[in-house]
Amino acid sequence: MAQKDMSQWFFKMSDYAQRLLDGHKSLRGNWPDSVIAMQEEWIGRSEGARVDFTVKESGDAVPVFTTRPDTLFGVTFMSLAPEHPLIEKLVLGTEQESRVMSAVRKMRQQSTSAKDIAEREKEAVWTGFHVINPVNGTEVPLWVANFALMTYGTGAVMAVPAHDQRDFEVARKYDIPIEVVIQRDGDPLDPDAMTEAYVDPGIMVNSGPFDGRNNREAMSDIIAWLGEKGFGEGTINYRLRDWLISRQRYWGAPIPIIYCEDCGAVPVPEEALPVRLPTDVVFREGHGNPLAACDAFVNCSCPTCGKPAKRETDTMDTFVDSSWYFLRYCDPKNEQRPFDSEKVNALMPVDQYIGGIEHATMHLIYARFFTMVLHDIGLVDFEEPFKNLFCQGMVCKTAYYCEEHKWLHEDQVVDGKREGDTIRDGKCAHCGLSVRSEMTKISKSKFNVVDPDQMFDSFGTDTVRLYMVSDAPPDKMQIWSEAGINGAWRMLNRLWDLVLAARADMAALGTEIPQELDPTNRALRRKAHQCIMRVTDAIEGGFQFNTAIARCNELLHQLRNAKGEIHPAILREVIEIVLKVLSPIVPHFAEELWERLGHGESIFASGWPKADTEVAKEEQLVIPVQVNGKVRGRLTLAPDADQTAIEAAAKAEPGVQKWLEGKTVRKVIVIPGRLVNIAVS
RNA sequence: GCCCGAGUGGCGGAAUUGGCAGACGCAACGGACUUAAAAUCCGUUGUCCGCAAGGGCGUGUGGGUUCGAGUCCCACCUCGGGCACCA
Repeated sequence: MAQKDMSQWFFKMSDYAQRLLDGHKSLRGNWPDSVIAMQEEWIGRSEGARVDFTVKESGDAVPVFTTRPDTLFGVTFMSLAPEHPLIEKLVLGTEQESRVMSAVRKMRQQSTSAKDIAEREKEAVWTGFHVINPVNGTEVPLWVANFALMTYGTGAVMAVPAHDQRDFEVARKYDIPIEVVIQRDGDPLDPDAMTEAYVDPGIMVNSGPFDGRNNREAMSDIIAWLGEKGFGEGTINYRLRDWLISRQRYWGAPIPIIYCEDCGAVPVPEEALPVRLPTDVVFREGHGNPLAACDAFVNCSCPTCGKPAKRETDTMDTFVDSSWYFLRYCDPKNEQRPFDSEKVNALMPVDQYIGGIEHATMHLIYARFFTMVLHDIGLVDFEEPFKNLFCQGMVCKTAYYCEEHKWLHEDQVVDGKREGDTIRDGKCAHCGLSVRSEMTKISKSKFNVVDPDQMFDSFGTDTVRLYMVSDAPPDKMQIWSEAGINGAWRMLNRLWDLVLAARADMAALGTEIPQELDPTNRALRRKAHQCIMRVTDAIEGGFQFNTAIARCNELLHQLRNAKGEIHPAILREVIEIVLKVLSPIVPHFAEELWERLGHGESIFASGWPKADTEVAKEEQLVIPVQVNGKVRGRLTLAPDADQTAIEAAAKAEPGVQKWLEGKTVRKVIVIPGRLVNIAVS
């Protein structure tokens, strides 16, 4: 593998780093905290200072960014990133050239994977040059280090081995002096005896005008002082980088740029937009982007001077498309423009956006950035695209891996023991090697996807829908299993039979609910209206369909087990409530039964049911009586019973009395409507 | 290493936000129906002691606060996710 410098297109997203952070204020509470936290980390704001060092031998300026200006007096060397342009400028033609450049080339070939980085030994090479520290005039050697990043800060790092662990390791390895400038209280640091950098607070020493001060407290004065003296200034740095949108492939929106020998890079004029992908390209394996080989696409004339010119053949990252598709949804047939601002402003922003957590830092930052830019150029009147965000958990399933044949479909795993939905200790059907199993997000490449068609055929789409949301809350990771599908199937079948059978006993449409009802019917209505309240809360409070379905099952139990005759009007009311609250989950099923109950209009046009809080109110409460925190009896009470009556009744309870005998009552806690606890000793 | 999230029966998971732990469902077991099986219906099902009535224990581990803790506080363990040489 070799690294190559390429010339590519970027969106200047770094200009929006602070705006993207500030926007979180309006999202907090409406977006998952975890997503906001991930974005904050991704943007990576850090406060510090720019300090201007100078190369002693050449006079070149070398600014550094540091979050620890309090350690400036302890700088004993400087590290440049291997990609830093200054290296070649200084070293070429000197006797250091071959030594330095070969080390730099080696560093630039090192892998950038997280794992490799973590294991990598720190390495550095001296350039033969020195830099002058502006704060005290000290000359320190200028090194190139494999851990310095060109893409962060200025690509140059002032090194303070006494107070930074990386610098410490390098200094020890290459015998670079260590200078303590933050002294530990009580147990002073000795540079020769230190085994790691001291990064905690302390008192500044050997630090000129700041000697004796607490380093944390002095920080803002130090930054102000740097500015006054012209050594640097306070700055804020962000880890967020500009968005590289160039992709060397066919599929994607063409980047609308034309290269002219005389005029340079010229944007395609608006009336010629959009640039469309040619349809007659030849895909040949190993030949890169087919657009580059498509002469009809590449050759064009310069929009400015009319001379023959060439089109950009890179296409845009597909995240560009997903950053504004929701705006196009508001105006999908517009032939003139991407969208009409008025239409978009009328509908947007999205009230409820739903997507997987894997989009936390990519799509969801890109789309926010796009919306801010469109806002700033006056195309939309809002800055944030998604008011509320809900992240569903990923669906996972066991995947199997054979060293020889890579990822295997479950069918290709033989001789294993079945443990739930996983096959343990299986062998590869092709070669007999042991197969490794891993619980992971379902994906085509790992052959652990589930084909829902088979389930649709056996159970119908509504059963599958019901099953998928009936077990776990949707924001959690879920392990795919078909073990529970029978439960959903049974629930719908029973409900179907119940509704059809109940039609004969049901009141006609529009029948009034009688004022006077017997206890059975009152209890049933109460349960039904409580069901509406609790299902509504469950869905509105985070799409908790699992508990919503449980509430429906409870109501259906009570309907089936009702002792005594159910009033025809109540029968209709209860069944219609069940159908309505289930209709978002099983739409076809609910609609069909709704029609069979004699309704002319759609169940979805009938509105969400309204709970009558009077009807839902309990007539009697059964509350537990505890003695020293253990339940020893129960009381049946009117909901408005007063405290002294409850306390007396509790003490009189036979099951409770037994535990009070021979004991002294220390305290009686009565929580109306909840419980009674008697503390004895 | 740092930052989130989670840990509850055989399993997925509930728990009115500090107040009856185990809702609802799966699986299992027993029964009814059937020539039989499937389907369906009824029942049992945290665990230990007990014939029973009843009682002990129990929400990852250890401590704490409280009349009362799955829920709050402190320490730790395990799992999942994110970030990771960011100066």
